[in-house]
Amino acid sequence: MNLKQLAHMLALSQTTVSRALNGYPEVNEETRRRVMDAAKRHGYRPNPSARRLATGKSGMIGYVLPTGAAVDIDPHFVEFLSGLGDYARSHELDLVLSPADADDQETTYRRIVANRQVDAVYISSPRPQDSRVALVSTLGIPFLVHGRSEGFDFDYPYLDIDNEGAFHEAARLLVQLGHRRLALINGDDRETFAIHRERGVRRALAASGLSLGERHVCSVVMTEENGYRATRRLLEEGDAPTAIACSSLIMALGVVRAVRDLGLTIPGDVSLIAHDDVFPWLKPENFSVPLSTTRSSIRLAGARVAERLAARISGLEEGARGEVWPVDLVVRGSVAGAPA
Amino acid sequence: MNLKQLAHMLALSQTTVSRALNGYPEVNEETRRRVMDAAKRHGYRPNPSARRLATGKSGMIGYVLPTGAAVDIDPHFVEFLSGLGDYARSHELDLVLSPADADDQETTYRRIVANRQVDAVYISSPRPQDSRVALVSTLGIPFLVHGRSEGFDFDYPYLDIDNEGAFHEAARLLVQLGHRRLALINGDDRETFAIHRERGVRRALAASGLSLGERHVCSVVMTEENGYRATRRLLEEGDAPTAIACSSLIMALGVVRAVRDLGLTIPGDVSLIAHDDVFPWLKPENFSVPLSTTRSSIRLAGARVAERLAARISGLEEGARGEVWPVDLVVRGSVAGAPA
DNA sequence: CAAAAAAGCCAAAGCGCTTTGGAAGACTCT
DNA sequence: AGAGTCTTCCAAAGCGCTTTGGCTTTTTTG
Repeated sequence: MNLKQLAHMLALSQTTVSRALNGYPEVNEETRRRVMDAAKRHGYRPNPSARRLATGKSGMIGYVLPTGAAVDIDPHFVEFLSGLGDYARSHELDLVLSPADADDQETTYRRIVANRQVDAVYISSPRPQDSRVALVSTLGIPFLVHGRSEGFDFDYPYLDIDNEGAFHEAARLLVQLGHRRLALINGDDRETFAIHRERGVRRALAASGLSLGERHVCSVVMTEENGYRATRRLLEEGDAPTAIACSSLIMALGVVRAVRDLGLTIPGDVSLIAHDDVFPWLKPENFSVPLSTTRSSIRLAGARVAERLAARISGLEEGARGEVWPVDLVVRGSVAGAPA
Repeated sequence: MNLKQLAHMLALSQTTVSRALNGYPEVNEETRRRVMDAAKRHGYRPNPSARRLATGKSGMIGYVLPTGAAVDIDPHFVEFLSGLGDYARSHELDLVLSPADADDQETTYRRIVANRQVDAVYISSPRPQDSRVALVSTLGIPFLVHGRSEGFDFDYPYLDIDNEGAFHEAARLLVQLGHRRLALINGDDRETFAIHRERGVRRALAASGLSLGERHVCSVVMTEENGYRATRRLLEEGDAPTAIACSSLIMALGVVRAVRDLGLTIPGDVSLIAHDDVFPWLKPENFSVPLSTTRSSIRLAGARVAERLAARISGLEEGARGEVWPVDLVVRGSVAGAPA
């Protein structure tokens, strides 16, 4: 059932039927109702390929997926996706993942924009002066950054959580508890979120005349194994920290294992606070010692990103609005006063 | 730069240029070279929307993503996606995720097929007599099932791992080590993989005149917390198992925690074997006691699924070929002889 | 060497929609 | 009543590609 047939069976022109369906004003309400009705009754759905060719709009949002044998997709991605999908579903938006060589995403961005394959894109895990952000904003496609970039002479729309604030609060709490030597086990420090977290910790320490020792900050890919290794190194060297802030629950697993392997305890010997993106399959309250966390649902962020992208596509949102979500500090058993 | 312009500048018809580019035989090789050359030089890329409208082919593969506030996407998904994306990239295939109400995926399948939005789809986490498999095979779109369904009177193409064989081997090893009371902490037993795994365990036990106690098999969503709870229940009741087979590494985290909480040890009191889908961020060899596993890279499966889908789209693969991958049994420190 | 076959190219008709530029009729205003 | 203004609809021109059917020109064949 295509437009032509529908129009014919209504004894109307394609023009009128099309307009009636798309809510244009220049059609009699009575006629519109007839058309809508017939469309529904016959299950007419405009062919998206045709509509797309005619309008250039695809009804999809895009994401360039860095791939490669040595490239791992962040497990946070599925949670983000859950939220994004949940919103997208209610608006009949599809998501296109365009795999790209991790070292050359530009080609892919250019392709999907030139081909008008998607109406908007989002960018995740941005770095300072992220070339994707610069590229996409010149390409002129609606977009949204999940996270933040820095160091541009232009603004751009983003959704981020207050990483600096979160880690500032976490560190401040630890300092209040008497800890003097903190360590930060962070994610890849080329990414903005990691930089912000480090900044937050440093700021809290500085406020009490303390500082983050050079060897007390690790920047690693956020795996259990790396959390373990970092912790071993931190605790086995002289000047070991009495408290650790950690950028992910998965790494925290490794931290806990390392502490235990060394015959130490949490929070007796080491206090621990980790960032929790809220996974259904791994919860901080279920750690052997319930884990204190800075908590922010990445799933909600996914839903919000979808919502804002939809708004930008339809022109409801414009400009370079940045949105920063506060992060909860949830205190559980893994923090205590510094050991004597 | 569109076809018309390119044709005009070559003083050829659109027909000829199109044919030259698409490898049709009825064009002079000399001419074809000229065309190819000019196309490359001017960076001509046929507009996919137009091509799509004309041919009905989209160059994308589809996946219907079940969503909803209460629906969690399996974290395995990202690893699968890594593999899929890696292959898809090399063939300029994009992946379309169409979010659907988890309770009504049929509408979405029908939509994406009717709209010819994608050239092929894959289905994951199938159940016996999975309605999606039945649906998609009547819809007549190329597809592949990742996993297996059962109980149909027709065949269908799939890629699966030998879950039954894997858990059979695992259980057999435990029995050989003298264990008489095994338990299985399984995933959702409405899914085929879980059924196969249970079948594997039962078969191994039966071969030695043993059986799986009714209370010794748990079927739960595969989270750390559920692994913990199941293990507590198993070990605190009378007739506690001395060995546990577990369907995921994430649940195994909970198993380990529960065992420890109960003041027991692995493998002294309980032997443990878990299935490992090979995550970069959580490795069985890094468990406090290195974990024995049945191992199969879900990432490789993703790549293979993409490869076969591409083959089916281009007509290189046909029919209902099923492919079952063997699973490695990797023995590490978490198994030992049954306690006296 | 004429007839048949093959090679190489083209004009034009889709694919199914949106949108432009009218046009006919109904309505308002002076 | 005539001019002007809405209202409501339509024919037709795209969007950029593929593909059908045909038309020349060249090559092959008996």
